[in-house]
Amino acid sequence: MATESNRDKIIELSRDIIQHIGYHSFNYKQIAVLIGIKNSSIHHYFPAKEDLGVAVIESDSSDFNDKIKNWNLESPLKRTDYILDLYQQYFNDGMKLCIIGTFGSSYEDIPEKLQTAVNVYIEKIAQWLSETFKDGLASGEFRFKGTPEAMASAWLSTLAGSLQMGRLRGAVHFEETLDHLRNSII
Amino acid sequence: MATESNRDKIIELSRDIIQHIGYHSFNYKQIAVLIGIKNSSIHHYFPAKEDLGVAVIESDSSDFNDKIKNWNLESPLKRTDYILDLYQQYFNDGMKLCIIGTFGSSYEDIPEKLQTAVNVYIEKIAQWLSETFKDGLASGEFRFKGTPEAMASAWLSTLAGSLQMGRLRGAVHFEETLDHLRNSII
DNA sequence: GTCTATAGCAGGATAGAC
DNA sequence: GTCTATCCTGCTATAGAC
Repeated sequence: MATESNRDKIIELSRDIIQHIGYHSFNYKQIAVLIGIKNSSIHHYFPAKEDLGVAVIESDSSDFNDKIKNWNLESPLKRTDYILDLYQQYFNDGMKLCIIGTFGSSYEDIPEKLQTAVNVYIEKIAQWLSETFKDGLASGEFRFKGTPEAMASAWLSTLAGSLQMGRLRGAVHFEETLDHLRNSII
Repeated sequence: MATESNRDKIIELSRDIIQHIGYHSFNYKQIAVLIGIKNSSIHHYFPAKEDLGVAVIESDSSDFNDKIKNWNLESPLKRTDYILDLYQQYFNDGMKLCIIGTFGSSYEDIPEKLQTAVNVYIEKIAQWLSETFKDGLASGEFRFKGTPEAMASAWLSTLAGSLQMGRLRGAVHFEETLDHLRNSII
């Protein structure tokens, strides 16, 4: 942790830029300039752009894994607050999109490897949301119509959309959307 | 109507392609091939790509205007069913995205003219949704927490996200999301 | 209004020296 | 592991003939 490798820097910076402007608009030179190396050096770590794209998705997915390990120690309502807060942080950080939202919105035009990586990641989130809702129903903390799985679907759609529409319509729109989600389960 | 001008064909085909693969991935040649002309001929109608982009957004916005003129003759609940059905049609037609969703997700990387056109369009939809929800509350047909404006924000986020996440997770996810919306107002 | 031809640029990717 | 140099491709856009 004392010194971060260039490989890690590349992934981290790429992730941030992709969340801001999307996979297609992001390019090697933007990263190279920020680190202070040439773009050919990035090809040393990631021969093709899609290799870097996969690394970004897996890095984000891995971070999410670490997060839920801690979140799962708390009550279902606290867990949902944690993920709402995570999205609030994305919004506050220059209105960036979540990884599944930015890759999902360009899904029809990314290499198959990237599609697969996004699919795996999103199913993990869906699974975690479903379990959280199920736990909340069992404990009596949550009350809503439909199945936990259906509520997880609705949350995924709304979370991804909240950042995109919030970028256009501003903070009020974004926060009204998150409030709607929170109210939909209690 | 007997014969559609090439200009109209260009806008219509561009709109469909943009909804499927996004503004950046769409290019003049794809349209040219479909119509059977050369891409330089498209520049005759739309000198720059962003001119065509603006035309596409305004065309979609104009169609929406025509639709709500008819929808507004019906009850609030019927009106909301009409827009849910519109999104179901998008999904059925090769899982394409709505115009505000596809331009919104690439908002940070499109010319200012396009940003403005999307903003105008989305505010029109937000306005119509707000009025519909207000009418439904007044008539007693709808019952929900929060303001009509906040519910409109939530709907916009969720509708845009439903198509994107539905593309990844399939028809069940998509329909669960639409059901969630319908249940949130009654 | 459509064509051919071509300019011009950006970005992904590779070869080979250090 | 990073560099310079270069290739290649795809796409936007323009000039000018028909």
